[in-house]
Amino acid sequence: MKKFIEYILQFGNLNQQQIDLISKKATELNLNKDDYFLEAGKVSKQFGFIIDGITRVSYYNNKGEEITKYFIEENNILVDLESFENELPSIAYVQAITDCKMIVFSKKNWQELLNTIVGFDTIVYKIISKALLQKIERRSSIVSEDGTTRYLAFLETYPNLANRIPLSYLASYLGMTQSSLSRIRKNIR
Amino acid sequence: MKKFIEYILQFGNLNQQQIDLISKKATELNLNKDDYFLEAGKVSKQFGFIIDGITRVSYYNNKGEEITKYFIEENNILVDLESFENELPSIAYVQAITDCKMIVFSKKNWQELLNTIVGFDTIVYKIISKALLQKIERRSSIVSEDGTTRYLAFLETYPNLANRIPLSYLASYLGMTQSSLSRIRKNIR
DNA sequence: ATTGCTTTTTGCCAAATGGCAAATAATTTC
DNA sequence: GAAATTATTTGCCATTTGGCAAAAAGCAAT
Repeated sequence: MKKFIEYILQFGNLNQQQIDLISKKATELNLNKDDYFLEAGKVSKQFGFIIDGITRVSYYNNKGEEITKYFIEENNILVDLESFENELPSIAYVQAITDCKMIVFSKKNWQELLNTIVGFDTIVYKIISKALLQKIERRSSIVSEDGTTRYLAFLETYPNLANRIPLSYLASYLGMTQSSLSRIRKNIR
Repeated sequence: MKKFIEYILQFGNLNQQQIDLISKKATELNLNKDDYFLEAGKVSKQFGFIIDGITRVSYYNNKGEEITKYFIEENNILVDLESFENELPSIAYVQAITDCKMIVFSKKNWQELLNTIVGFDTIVYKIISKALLQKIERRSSIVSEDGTTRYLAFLETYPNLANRIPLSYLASYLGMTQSSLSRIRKNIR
């Protein structure tokens, strides 16, 4: 919980009473490796924050291949905004790819916090827009490079992720096949 | 201006007085083809909305190639959030690729609207998060496909854009060379 | 240690894309 | 409308990546 409070306080100030309220509304959630936080077709019911672990967001393209769109690791919020805010079915899967320790808020509790704490909406806005901008940034530079460059860029963006995730997830994230990524790795050594 | 008001009203309600205030704070801006709305290194001073025309956001990768990250067309907001909100130098160029008719707000006027109109912040939050989510969506599905599929997907996403933009911009957006895109086009015919 | 299961690497060849330069087409300027 | 400029297409060949299947390596359970 402390980690989440520290995270929030980067984006604005809160007094102790407000912090206590947030803590009270939060729930701890532990996911085992391969558990789903959210599945396509279901409505996202929780606003999450990853204390520890790595998740991925994936979908199936029209060839039926499972594509990893994002990796989201500890110290980041985890929520399907469209689904959570508008109560629409999610398009994507969100899955733990390591054991994960999380903090989650039900929609009801989250709303209560937004209604009760003055200025919380602004903090949340900043958190969300930063998270979205980060997603955009991580993706946008990747398309125009060749496989090797994309892989090297990935290593820089996520310095300690490459060893913790299966090759197949990483390959689809980088837009290449598993064998190509394997060869690229080999050439780099 | 009417177009912008209509756009805003999709995201929340405003009374006539509030609408008038917004109109009063807005400025019309016309860009000629190839004019820059924002240049890398400079701070974004304006919150924009495109009434008519197409712009692109670009940067130079480390090989010195100019890469188009996004196309942003009429009926969308146009702002470098990081730069506008935090007064940091922009990383990217924003350029009109057709003549553009825009509505813009200075940072000062924009702040005044946020401070004066109750609920405007919520509307703006919705507008911005929708725009960011759209950017993410447009990009994320593109990486894992081959050139032809990427081009066809582009045609669907931007049905009437392909003929209005130079091949070189589109090629770099799609992550391929100009000649490859030219060949792909030929094969599709 | 052995077995069974999953993940990663590798070989082989085909297909897609890149790099470069020349040819063609389209657009602008005078 | 001719010339100059810019954008697009094409040819040729090298390089990268994909598809498929088999081999090797890693891991877990017994």
